[in-house]
Amino acid sequence: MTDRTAAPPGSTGCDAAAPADPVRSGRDAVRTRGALVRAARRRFATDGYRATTVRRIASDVGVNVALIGRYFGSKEGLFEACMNRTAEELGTGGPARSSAAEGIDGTIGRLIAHVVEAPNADDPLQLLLLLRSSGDENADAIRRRTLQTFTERLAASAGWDAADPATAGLLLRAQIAIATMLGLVMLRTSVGAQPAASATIGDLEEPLGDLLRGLLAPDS
Amino acid sequence: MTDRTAAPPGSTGCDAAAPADPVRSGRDAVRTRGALVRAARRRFATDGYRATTVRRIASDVGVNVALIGRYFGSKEGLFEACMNRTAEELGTGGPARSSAAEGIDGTIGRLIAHVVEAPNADDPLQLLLLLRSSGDENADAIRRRTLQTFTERLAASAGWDAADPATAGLLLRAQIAIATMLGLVMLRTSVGAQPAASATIGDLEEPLGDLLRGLLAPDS
DNA sequence: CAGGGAAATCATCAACTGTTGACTTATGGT
DNA sequence: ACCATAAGTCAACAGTTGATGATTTCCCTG
Repeated sequence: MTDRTAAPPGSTGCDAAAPADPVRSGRDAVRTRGALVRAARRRFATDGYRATTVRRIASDVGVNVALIGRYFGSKEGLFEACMNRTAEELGTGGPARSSAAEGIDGTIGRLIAHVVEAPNADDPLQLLLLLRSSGDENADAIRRRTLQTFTERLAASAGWDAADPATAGLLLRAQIAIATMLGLVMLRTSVGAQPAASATIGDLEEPLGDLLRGLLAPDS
Repeated sequence: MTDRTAAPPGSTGCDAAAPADPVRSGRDAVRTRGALVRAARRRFATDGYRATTVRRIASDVGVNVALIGRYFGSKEGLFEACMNRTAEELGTGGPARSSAAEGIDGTIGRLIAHVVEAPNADDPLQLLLLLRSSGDENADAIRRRTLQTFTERLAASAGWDAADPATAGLLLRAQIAIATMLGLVMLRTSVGAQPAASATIGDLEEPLGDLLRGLLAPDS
């Protein structure tokens, strides 16, 4: 990461608001940034980090390549913005949101829903984003960090407490759960393996629910 | 696949025979080819196709880059050789071995062992190779077929019978089990996510065993 | 102990990638 | 109407990648 990133307002972390600001028509930096992140995330997820060129992303959006450098500093910065957005939409973004509050059953249900929507929706492709190794050292570090946050969040919703050694095993169990989700999404979307690829929520609900409950709520 | 491949004796499918030919010491083309395929497969599996450079592969083996062009025609040719070898080893290694004969518990134990060995051994990495989409149509077909065979074999060892509709659900369950394995191997090797990456067999045996038994042997 | 031929290397090319600084154009306040 | 500023484009550079022809090194046969 170079230090000359000329990202104008608030680099990669902005996103959130887009407040009462009357969006400027036509030339709208906020909208362009959003479009870039969306296109990039799709490309990164389907083609992988290294195979995706910034020129292609810019072309998808219909703007010049240089804008990526201007807004995100670098390809890596764009990738980080993608990860942030993914983490946020996946529910790990908000610190208090979900987690222990809604109970383990709600969390499990939400996980299954993500997997089921995998082949169609845009959302679950983001999960693939977490798995594909990029060959880029820094990008991998970003990925690892996001995945780590996701794991701890899930473990916490199952009762994990960093200060309590008795619950330490839950961290690994949460990771196994995530591995299952990621592997299944991959099998459904990337490989297209039957019967998983065409399984409905009705087919997946029982085995996946049992699996996740056994993993995260062994007492129930 | 260019037609100018100057591969000397028997292009990608050679291996098999290596007849009465006394392998020449030191400068051994067969051994070099094998080493290249092995190193390439490892790189392709962990880093992905695009992120892997032929220079890096050659460097891993300790030979010059040009040899890849000489032996495999191109990077794509080398990848195809990797897929062929993987399909071959996975195909010949599996049929008699395990299956219904040794019982579901033995199969589960072997699966777990595979995951544990993942970061070091060569074997489980081949499975990762099956997940990477390369854009190559032929490779995708091989990938899908191998994965399909794998699923049916696992399901069969759990009591699945293609003719018995009552056991149809086992196919999906076997696929979920494979998804877990693949995801976990990926998390351990490619992502290096903690604590999974450094988990020992002692750490993984219990949660993974419970998970797989619940998935494949619901009655036990 | 030559000499042929394969094995492996070297140097290089052309294409492509990420990045950057200079330039152009629209926008909105005054 | 005007102009400072932001949004966006253009062209070019430096590094990397896959590929290739010429060259050297080594083994084996005669």
